[in-house]
Amino acid sequence: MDKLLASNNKKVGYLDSLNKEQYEAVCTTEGPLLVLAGAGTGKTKVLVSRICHILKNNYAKPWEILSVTFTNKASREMNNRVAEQIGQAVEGTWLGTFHSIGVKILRSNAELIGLKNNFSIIDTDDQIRVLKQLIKSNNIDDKRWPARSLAYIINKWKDLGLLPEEISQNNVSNFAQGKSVELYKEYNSLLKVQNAADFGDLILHCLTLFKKNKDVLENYHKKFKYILVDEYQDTNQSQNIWLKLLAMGSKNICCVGDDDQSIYGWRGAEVGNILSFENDFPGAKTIRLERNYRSQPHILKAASELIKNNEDRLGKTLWTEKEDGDPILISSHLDGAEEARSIIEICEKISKENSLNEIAILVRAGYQTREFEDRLLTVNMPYRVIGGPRFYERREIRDAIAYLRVVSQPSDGIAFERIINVPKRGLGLTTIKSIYDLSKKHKESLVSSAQKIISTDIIRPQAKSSLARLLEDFNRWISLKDQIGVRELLETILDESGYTDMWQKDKSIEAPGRLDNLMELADTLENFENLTSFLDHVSLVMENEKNESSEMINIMTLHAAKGLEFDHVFLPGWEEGLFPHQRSLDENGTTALEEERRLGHVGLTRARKTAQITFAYNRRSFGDWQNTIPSRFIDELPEANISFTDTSNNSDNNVFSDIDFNQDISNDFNQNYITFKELSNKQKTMVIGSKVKHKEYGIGYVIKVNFEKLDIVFEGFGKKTIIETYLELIDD
DNA sequence: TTGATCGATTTTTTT
DNA sequence: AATCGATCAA
Repeated sequence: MDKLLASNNKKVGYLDSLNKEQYEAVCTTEGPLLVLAGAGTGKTKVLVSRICHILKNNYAKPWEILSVTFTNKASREMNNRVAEQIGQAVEGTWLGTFHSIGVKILRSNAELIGLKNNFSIIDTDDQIRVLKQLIKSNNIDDKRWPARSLAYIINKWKDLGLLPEEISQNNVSNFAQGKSVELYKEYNSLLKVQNAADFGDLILHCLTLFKKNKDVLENYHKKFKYILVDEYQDTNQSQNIWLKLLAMGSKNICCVGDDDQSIYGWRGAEVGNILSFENDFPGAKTIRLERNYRSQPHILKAASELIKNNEDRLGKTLWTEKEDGDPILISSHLDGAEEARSIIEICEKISKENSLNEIAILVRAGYQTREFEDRLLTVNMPYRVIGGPRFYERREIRDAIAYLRVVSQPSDGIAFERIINVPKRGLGLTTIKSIYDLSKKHKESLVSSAQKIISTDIIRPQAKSSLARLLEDFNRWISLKDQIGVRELLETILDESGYTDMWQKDKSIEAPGRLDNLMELADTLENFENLTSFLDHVSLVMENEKNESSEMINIMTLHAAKGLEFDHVFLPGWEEGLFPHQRSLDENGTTALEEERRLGHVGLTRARKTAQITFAYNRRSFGDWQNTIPSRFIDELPEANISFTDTSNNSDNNVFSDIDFNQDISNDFNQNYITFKELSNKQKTMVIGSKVKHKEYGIGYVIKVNFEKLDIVFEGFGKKTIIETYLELIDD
């Protein structure tokens, strides 16, 4: 009885807890709708409630709703929250990222765009490897015209939804004397031969499919009665066309986004999409969500004032009814280590009365996390780095996956090439080149060419027999594929190929860890029914779920923080050059500056209760010290909402109200500081190989020196990282 | 073909 | 500072 009441309450509850604008956004189910939702205004709540509303009223079945998000994280959360609100898991909804939905569509229509339905998905790394080959085989100087640049150009075209033949004269870049379009064409046909698609293709192929096969598109029109799009400001042109084509049927498309949180311009996202929604979808209605339920007024005010400096925006006025709270604390520091030390000290204080999970350190660039990790390790506080080095990007994991890819899809030459000589089989560059040339000549896959080359005299007899053996192995594994489980398949391959052996014989420090990772990969495999679903997961999700339940401080980039919120947020590194980032300014000028500012806005609006901004006067980059000045964004924050503390020169708690941050406060001092650092670095007495003594661990030897932190191997205790002052040097 | 060594290059953000 | 790649000797 109680249960029934509870579920009844829930049924009504999903509409009751909405404010007026949210309610309107949920109930306007028919026709195109743009919801401009500022940070913390209940964007996800609206999307989730909207799905519930459609389902509860039986406007559509779960499989007639298409919900697209930008990240896997977002789609997972949406899925969970819908289930929570409905009271049970909802089966059959088309809920996922643009890319995963694209794959789903392509797998069932692969032949129509010239692929087989088990096509491989290649990532940026593979892509660059393919392009490198291409550049070389076209006799282009790859020093002058690096594969990375070509990848960038091609990806840009794909993001724009342009096929090689659709590129207009003024769009042609001068890459390799205008050969870029030709290379683009060649690259595409190479992928086709290998039965592979890159990220851009996952959307672009859909466009081709829809345009050339009206019946297919019509089927999707009949199917999808409602389309919902999250983070609409992040869509690129290709995705926007994709949406337009799909929405032509029902016209019931609801896009939720915030132009002030558009931070993926560098990846092709077009704020323009959100600005021109009403043109793209005639008869569209726009609803603004401006009431913020997250941050306290000082934070909200500061974030709003900051973003007002942008010209290219629709404009919203966020407001809140929350109590005042604390102003944003801004403090200066001598260098990055000092900054980290100081922030972690505050974290320790906060953690006495708060959950560590409610603390986040948001950095501009990935490499900044290091100083915080170092500090957290020394004070022994648990932390997690969100979006850090990825499990599936580790070398051993990629190798293992490459084996699986070839077994799953033998045309996948990109994967085959990766492991043809791993472990070492005496198949070096010459052999690979010969196979590659042959495959190019006959327009066939590398594996087919490899098979053929065995019966020729192109390569050395040794290489021939070695290659023959590898191909036999693959044939055997392929025939095993449908007979045994995926886990066993992987174990067999790793065993018989000698891959596991290779790492077991390897004496480097990382080797045992790599073996552990391979075991973990095998465990993961058990969760998948077949190889294809696992490989899709690897390429599209790229992360391995971990036990994230325990108490830890969160460290991540500002980009990774979008969509999240925390009670206490730290924003380190607000310095010119780092934030706004120099490279971004160099490449895209004012447009980029505005995007950097939006990043700042995203960062600040993650905070519920407190936000602290810090900067350092000295930062190390590319190995040497850089003298820095505070970020211009600090200057743009309203004085009434901030409080400045200068902790850079021992005069604690100096509070200034009107500092001109653009003036370099202590140039001479910093210059001296740098000299001092360099000297103390050179005068270091403990070097690699030094014998040292620690009062707890006894005698050990230095294996790594990182300023005052030394890695020591102790007898009986193994490797430890110790600060220099706790060690005593012993000369022998 | 392999392993070692030297030099170049990097560090923005991610599906 | 640390990784990656090109080059060269064995």
